[in-house]
Amino acid sequence: MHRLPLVRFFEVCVDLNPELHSWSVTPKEAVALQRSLAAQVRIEPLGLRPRIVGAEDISYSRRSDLLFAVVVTFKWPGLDPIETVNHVCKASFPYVPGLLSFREAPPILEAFSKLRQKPDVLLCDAQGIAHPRRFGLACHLGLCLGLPSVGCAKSRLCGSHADPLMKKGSSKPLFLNGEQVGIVLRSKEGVKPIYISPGHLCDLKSSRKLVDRCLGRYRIPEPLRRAHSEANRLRVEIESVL
DNA sequence: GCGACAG
DNA sequence: ATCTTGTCGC
Repeated sequence: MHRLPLVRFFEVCVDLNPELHSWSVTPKEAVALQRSLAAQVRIEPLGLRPRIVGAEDISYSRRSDLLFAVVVTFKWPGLDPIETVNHVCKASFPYVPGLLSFREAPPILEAFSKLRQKPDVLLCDAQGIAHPRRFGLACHLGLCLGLPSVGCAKSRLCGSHADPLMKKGSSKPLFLNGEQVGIVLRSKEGVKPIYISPGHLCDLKSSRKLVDRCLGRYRIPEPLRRAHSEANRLRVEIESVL
């Protein structure tokens, strides 16, 4: 019989955190779940400076019906890559605006579980609280993982805002029902801005600070660019053997 | 009723 | 998101 040190045994147990809820739900049930889970989201300053940051993205294959979820981790600061993990499967929920997490969170969580070293914060290619029910994919992932998360989307889901100046670094608040839920940031001069919003265990200021420090010469923050290209690379590779 | 609508 | 041809610019 294998013996396990008590401390290690405890770590194994806490790693097997049970799912917050079932993923086999109808769109109506998903909406109800979001309303309930949104109350558990904690908006607060990011605590200690991270040692590792992670980023997620998903690529889809039209012809094969498969999706390719990827999570990449990086040292902080410096952003030297550490690990890349993935999970390939079929989508089990349709794309419905406002319900993206029920389509993308399960495969992302599968990929995430393959990481040997977990990140201290996860950058998400989606909205956080800048969502009709304040529960975008970034919130859902952060809550499931019990980890700080930041939403960084390429386009708007909801809310209103003024257009930030064309200069890189310019920004405007994103409002929803009179409340600021995000930041519209010109991450690169002269191009369409990106939409930043807190996911979980993070706030507006911390979210923006993190994204700012992930910006290079491109519109998309470096960790998300990497996750995106890795997901596409994986898709092309697998499509080539089908 | 008519638009808007992360990926 | 994916598909898809050319085109504009560094």
